[in-house]
Amino acid sequence: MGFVDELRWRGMLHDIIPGTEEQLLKEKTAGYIGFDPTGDSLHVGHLTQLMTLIHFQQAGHRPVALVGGATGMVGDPSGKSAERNLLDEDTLAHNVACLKKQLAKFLDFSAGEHGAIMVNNYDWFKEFRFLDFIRDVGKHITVNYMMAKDSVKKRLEGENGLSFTEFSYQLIQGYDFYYLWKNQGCMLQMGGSDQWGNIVTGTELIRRKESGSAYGLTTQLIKKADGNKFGKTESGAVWLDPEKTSPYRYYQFWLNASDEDAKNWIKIFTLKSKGEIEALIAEHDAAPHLRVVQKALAKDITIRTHSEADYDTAVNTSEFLFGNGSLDFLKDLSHNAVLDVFDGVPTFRISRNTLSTGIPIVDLLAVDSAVFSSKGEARKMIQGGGVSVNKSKITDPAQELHSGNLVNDRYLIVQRGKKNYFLLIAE
RNA sequence: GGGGGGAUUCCAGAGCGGUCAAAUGGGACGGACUGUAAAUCCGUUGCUUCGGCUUCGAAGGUUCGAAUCCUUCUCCCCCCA
Repeated sequence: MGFVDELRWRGMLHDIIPGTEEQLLKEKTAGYIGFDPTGDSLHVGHLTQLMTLIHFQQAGHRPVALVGGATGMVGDPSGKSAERNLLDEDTLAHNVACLKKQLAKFLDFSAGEHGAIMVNNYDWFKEFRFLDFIRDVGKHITVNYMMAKDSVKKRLEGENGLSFTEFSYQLIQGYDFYYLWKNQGCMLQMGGSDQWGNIVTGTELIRRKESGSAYGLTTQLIKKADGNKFGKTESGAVWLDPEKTSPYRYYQFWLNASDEDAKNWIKIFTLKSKGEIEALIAEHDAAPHLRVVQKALAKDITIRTHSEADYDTAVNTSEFLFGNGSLDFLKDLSHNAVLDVFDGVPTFRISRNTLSTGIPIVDLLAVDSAVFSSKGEARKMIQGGGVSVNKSKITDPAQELHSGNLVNDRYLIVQRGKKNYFLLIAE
């Protein structure tokens, strides 16, 4: 199956420049996707692009990951209603380095002629003089053309205006495409559906400057069935960096996908074949409560993003936290292993002395720790049956806790509701 | 420059001298049900030593009593020029 067909059945393809598919079927081609260094980590929203590159490589083509050290300095107006703040150069350089490291995890750089390549557009822009740029690049594209772009039009009609800097953005990205086309034989640019305008500017530049042909395609924006934005949880974006989103949280994010989303996402975010996926969906529909699709999805992505070991820990932690995992499980663990299980769980240190004499649970949770922001809230929550300590429900707000309640003579495991865990460590 | 309207608890938005810690809706959080889901239903949503205490843009004032009336200030919005 060709690359484009692959994207098509997975529901990833949004738009494609005519001739692109023919070119890809005709010969092994190099194609690139740009990543904006606006942050120091990729998040799950970037995953579609990563998967696109992986499929591209699997189809025998050469994937090029471009990190936008230069474009990041300018700011892409696409999909933005207001002018962005510029990042300073140091932050940018740091972000570029971080992204490079993450990208490297997903692509195979040693696969010979279809081995992945990583480039940074700052490398060819840093020496590019302004006068040269407006003569060699700007001359080929009319302002009329640039203004017709959706991203620009919206901003011209809107309240906030558009700086010359962001207006120029499409030329910068367009030149990237030209540069890679010229120097790396890169004939294809891919990206999210918001990148259509920028991609087309690139092909236009290549045509006008050198009468060359270049191709492009965009992928679907990932949506959730309930209309919410993909990739956001209560606690913010879901990052690929384990320091920012622990593997356990990451695993949970995918596991918690709704049935409908999981069935779509497993096509997009895993490399499983059509047959495998159909079998999983059939199995899921026969016994929906087992959530085989979610589990397969979460497993595949967690291993790809982190590691097999991280996946195992995430599953063990999940079983303990959500299953009927008893506290005995903790007895055999070292202190560090316990901390590992509760990785990402808010932790508070409490003094042994306060426990030795006994302390009202409300004080412990609202004063000595910040499980609750006030005693009233703690009391109400207990009355509502929403607080457990060491897996057993607290029914009396006046109850006192003392040293004897410590697990392993060291921990108190507090739950606010079913899902929110807190670890109190006595010291 | 002239004229008008407004600022209320996370948000929207009632209240227009006592019965107001402040209706209602949304959100959030909990409970039940479940599949760690969706839907649904129920509860909580200023602090509290449960006596009270501090809130209605800010500061003063009137009053036994103010979110509600008056004065000044700050900030928002609309209309005309």
